[in-house]
Amino acid sequence: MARDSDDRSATPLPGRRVRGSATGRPIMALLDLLGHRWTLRIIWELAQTPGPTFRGLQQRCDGVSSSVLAQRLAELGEAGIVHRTERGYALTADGQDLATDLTRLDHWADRWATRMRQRAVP
Amino acid sequence: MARDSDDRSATPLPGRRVRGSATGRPIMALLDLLGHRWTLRIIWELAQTPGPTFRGLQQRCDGVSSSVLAQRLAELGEAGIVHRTERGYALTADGQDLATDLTRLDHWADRWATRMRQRAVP
DNA sequence: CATGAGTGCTTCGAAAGTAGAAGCACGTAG
DNA sequence: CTACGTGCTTCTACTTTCGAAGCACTCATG
Repeated sequence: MARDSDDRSATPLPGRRVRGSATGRPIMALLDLLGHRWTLRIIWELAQTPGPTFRGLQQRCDGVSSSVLAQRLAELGEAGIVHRTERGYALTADGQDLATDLTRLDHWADRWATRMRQRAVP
Repeated sequence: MARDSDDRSATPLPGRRVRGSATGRPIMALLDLLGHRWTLRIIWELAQTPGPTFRGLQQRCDGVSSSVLAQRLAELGEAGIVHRTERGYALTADGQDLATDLTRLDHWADRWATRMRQRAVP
């Protein structure tokens, strides 16, 4: 669908528009890219289990619709975060670095769950 | 809109459904929450500049629509990540920890931009 | 060759989410 | 009272996502 020359309906990338960002800083492109639904989850699952098939990855992501999954994989591929290997889909070296940063969110989420449990249903 | 008893249209929280997650692990709730549009950006901006007004934050986020901003702030408030102070909106202690993890994404994004520049327009 | 099973991925109508302008209720200042 | 700024809400139009179905392909088996 979207081609390289189309800035309005393409993958958020460092150079590009980023949903109206004035600055155009790389982090804005990244936050926009990661803000698409299922994107974070896909990276997460690929970090946990590399090399799944399309349908296998789809199952891991709680049955995300194939249309969205294909779209996300295209975005992440264009961004150099994911690529297809002979075995299946996998994170690139860059993607693995990114996933490492996301791992920290896992620790935070665990503490988060503990604190939410304390506040809720007393 | 959504009330505490409604599990289907509410903020992704550690205990809750998480868009169909089977496991219900905290990280899944977090990845779902952060996958809502503008959520990552809002946390980022609050980390950079604490205490903005509603409209000030709206401007910082490239004019995100007020309806979505209010919705996100409610979600983040419910999740204990953001709260209102006398000065304005700010991250909670938990939210600041989360933002610290996000800071690492900034570094990654910078390297990302460099590598994308090398690959593109050869 | 045919059949079946697996693959990646596309298409399409419906549902959900988001955009963006307008406006309300409140407070404070002039 | 008027004028401004505040935090939102409401409404409609547009975009994204869902979810089922199906296509084109490969490979193994009969």
